[in-house]
Amino acid sequence: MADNSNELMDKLVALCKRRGFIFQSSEIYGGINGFWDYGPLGVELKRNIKDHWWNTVVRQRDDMVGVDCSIIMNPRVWEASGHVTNFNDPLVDCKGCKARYRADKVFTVEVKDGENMLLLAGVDADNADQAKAAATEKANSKTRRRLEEKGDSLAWNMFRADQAQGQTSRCPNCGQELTDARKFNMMFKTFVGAMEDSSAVAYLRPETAQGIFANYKNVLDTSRIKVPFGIAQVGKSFRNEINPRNYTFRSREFEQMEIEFFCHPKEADKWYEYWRDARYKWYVDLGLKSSKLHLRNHEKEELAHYARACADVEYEFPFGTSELEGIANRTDFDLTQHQKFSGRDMTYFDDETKEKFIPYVIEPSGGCDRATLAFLCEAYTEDQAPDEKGVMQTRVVMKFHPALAPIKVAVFPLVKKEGMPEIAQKIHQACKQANLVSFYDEKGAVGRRYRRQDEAGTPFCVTVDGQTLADQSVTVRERDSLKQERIPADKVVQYVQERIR
RNA sequence: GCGGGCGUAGCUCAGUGGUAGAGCGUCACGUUGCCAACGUGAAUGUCGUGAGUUCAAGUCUCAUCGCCCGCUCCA
Repeated sequence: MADNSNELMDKLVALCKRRGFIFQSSEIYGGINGFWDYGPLGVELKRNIKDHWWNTVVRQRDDMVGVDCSIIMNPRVWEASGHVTNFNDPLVDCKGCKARYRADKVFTVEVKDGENMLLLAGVDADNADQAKAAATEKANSKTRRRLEEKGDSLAWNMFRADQAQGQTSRCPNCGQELTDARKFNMMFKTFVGAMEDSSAVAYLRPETAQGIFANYKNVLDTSRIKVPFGIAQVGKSFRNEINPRNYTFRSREFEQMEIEFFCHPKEADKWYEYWRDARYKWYVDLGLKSSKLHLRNHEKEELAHYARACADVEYEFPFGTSELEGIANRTDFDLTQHQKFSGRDMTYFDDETKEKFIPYVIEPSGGCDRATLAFLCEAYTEDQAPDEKGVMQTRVVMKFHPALAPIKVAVFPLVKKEGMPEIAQKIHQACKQANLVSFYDEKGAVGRRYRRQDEAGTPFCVTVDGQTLADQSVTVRERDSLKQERIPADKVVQYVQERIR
């Protein structure tokens, strides 16, 4: 990674702290790894992102409804979803080179010719056949020739690191010994009820999706909605990530924006493509316009066993390209699992076609904190602007889409006298009454006040000046172009409202 | 969990075993006439924490906590 990328991230992190976007959680106690707080500007930014998402995918549509489910659910939910079994991946470490592997992806291959150890190697592989091929590939040419000549008459012993049963696993990288497989629990565990009783074990949800699946029948029975339709949810989820990293990108407590869209199996491909493209466009429309945004279709080998298709919306962060949102065709896997585990009927009956089926599910699942971070990275800009003497100075400006900007408008008296503060206050209060986040500032030189708003990403600054006293007009200064225009003071609210959509 | 780096003011960082510093920011007062103006003044520090060595530790040693980077997992 280039140094200037790290530099950009450092500058952004410093700005987020300095201006009150993001603080480290429990900072006064030294912080806690993987948890973050949003400050006064950050909470507005994140809320705007969530609101815009909710408006787009729920309120502006006829085929979508929302839910807000509890974070702690019946633990059986996580058995049905596969989280209890699948996400307790055992891991192994190399005692020599310190590499870490998923134990079910590492095979140790021993080949004996009588008493002679012909080959002893660790390999990355999904199954025994792959392991055999990989080990053969790895052997030197002389050994390989013997393997080919003698073939199955040799004694092959292959075992997965999580099924070693006392045998010593070998590192695929350096060949040295691996530790025994150790379990890592991805879910946060807790106890329901005041007594810490093992029968009361519960988990903080690792995704919001299961609350939607668990309520699929409730929503169908109460909202008069028909397939195809979707349920949306925004909420916190929790994962014991092995290693939180990259600022807020990989956190242990994070917020998701998830949709489960239920449709006829025959229409699943169509809806998958629809949502994939719609979700990508949402990010573009909100300002991730640059070449840093990508839509990447997963290769077949990448797909989870239940997914028929999957695509990621990815963003080129300074620390690397990473996923903001995944859109997957999850087939009828989840509803079928819940039907099996709960014993409840999850089929849908179509009155028109008289057909009964378990709907397929298209899941656009976005990381809200990740989106927030991407919008922050995209917004951070340094440009050149003239100072009072006309000398060009570096200006730091957060070029948020106006709809996302934490502060929509700042109102200043040019100077703190001649009745200008009073007029400016009136305009400020009018903006607040219209639910526009407005900031009033009368201190210091107006140039400094403009620049301060640039760092907060405020799209418009309104200034009351001498002319206002004569004709009730004010100047509006636009953040990115620095251009000013005069408008009537009583049109400020309307002016801003029209430009922040 | 392992390896490497780091921890001094709100931010960015100097600091040679001997009085705790700078720039920026913040606040107050004055000034102000549209892009980080100027003047005067002020506040802000358990030097991450705890031990140890020393006459004396921000500085040396050990431990510990936290952060950053790499490996593994993931939205």
